[in-house]
Amino acid sequence: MSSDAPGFELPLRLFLGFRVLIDDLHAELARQGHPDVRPMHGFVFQAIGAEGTTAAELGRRLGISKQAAGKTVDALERLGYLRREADPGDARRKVVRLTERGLDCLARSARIFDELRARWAEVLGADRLRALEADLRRVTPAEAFRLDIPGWFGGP
Amino acid sequence: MSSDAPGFELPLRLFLGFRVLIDDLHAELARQGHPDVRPMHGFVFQAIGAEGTTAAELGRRLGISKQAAGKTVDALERLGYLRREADPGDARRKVVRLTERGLDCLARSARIFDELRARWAEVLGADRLRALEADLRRVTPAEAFRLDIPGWFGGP
DNA sequence: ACTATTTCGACAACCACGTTGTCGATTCTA
DNA sequence: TAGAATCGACAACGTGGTTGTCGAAATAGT
Repeated sequence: MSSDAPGFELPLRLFLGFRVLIDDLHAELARQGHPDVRPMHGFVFQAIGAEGTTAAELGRRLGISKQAAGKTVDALERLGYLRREADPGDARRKVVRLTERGLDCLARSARIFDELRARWAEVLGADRLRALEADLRRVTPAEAFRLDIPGWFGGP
Repeated sequence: MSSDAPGFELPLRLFLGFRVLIDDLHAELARQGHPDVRPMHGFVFQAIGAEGTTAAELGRRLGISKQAAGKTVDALERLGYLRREADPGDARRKVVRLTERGLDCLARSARIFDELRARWAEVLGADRLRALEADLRRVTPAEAFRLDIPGWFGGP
């Protein structure tokens, strides 16, 4: 059908939707006492989880090198969201854990994402939104989120 | 409803959808003789268009500084996709134009995007895909695509 | 048990991308 | 005509990611 949207609109809208949600999340996060958290940090918190991990494992989960993961941990540690602790059972490992502040940010993010989703549900209708999510699940891989955006987008 | 997806899944799926489409596009583009084009370059070509523009105007269209736009133009010029021409009517301006190769890449991108959309239509059904696009249009702003992804995502 | 391989974390060098600041040259405007 | 705004280029800087190397510590194998 010639009335169909041009193919390039689809990726544009998908990214715009992603960006709007993330921007809204961080605007609200800033209002709630976390003004210095960046979009990528949320994914890092999610990958660390409540139990904590090591830098090397974090790199694997996020699809980046352990060195890059280490740098990110450095930054978040300086901001007070993460803490490195020595592993009693393995002298090589240093377990990265979320601090009180990190856990607070993670919990607030989850709540705000739910609120943003509810707002979309108001606009689109709950059934349409569920259908949208279901459709997206069918065309996207099960892979984890990869954090190599900068290199992926512009990289060599 | 407690059976609803958690709010954080929506942005993840949106980005994953974007990434899958862009990755597939560039895999096919590489097969068709454009292996060195990066995801961001496609948006640059689109912003330049067939008539050409200046670096400053390009920066405005992409939401980045004119200096950043100038750097990108440098890179694409080295790759043979762009050409700088002096403007006869304004000695300050240098018009950036797509070369033969740039136009070829732009045309192939459009065709590949249409094919990828058709593939999604096979999976989801043409009506569901149109509904998905329509829903996305209702929740995304009319703004143009902004190319400041690296800075936006990891930024200062 | 002792050696060989693997893994972890850190350091360094490097590249890509974006930013602000500055500059001379040119064009527009008051 | 004089002053303000624009264009393009250069420099300095910060961030993010990558590869390569290294010593220390754990694990596997003979």
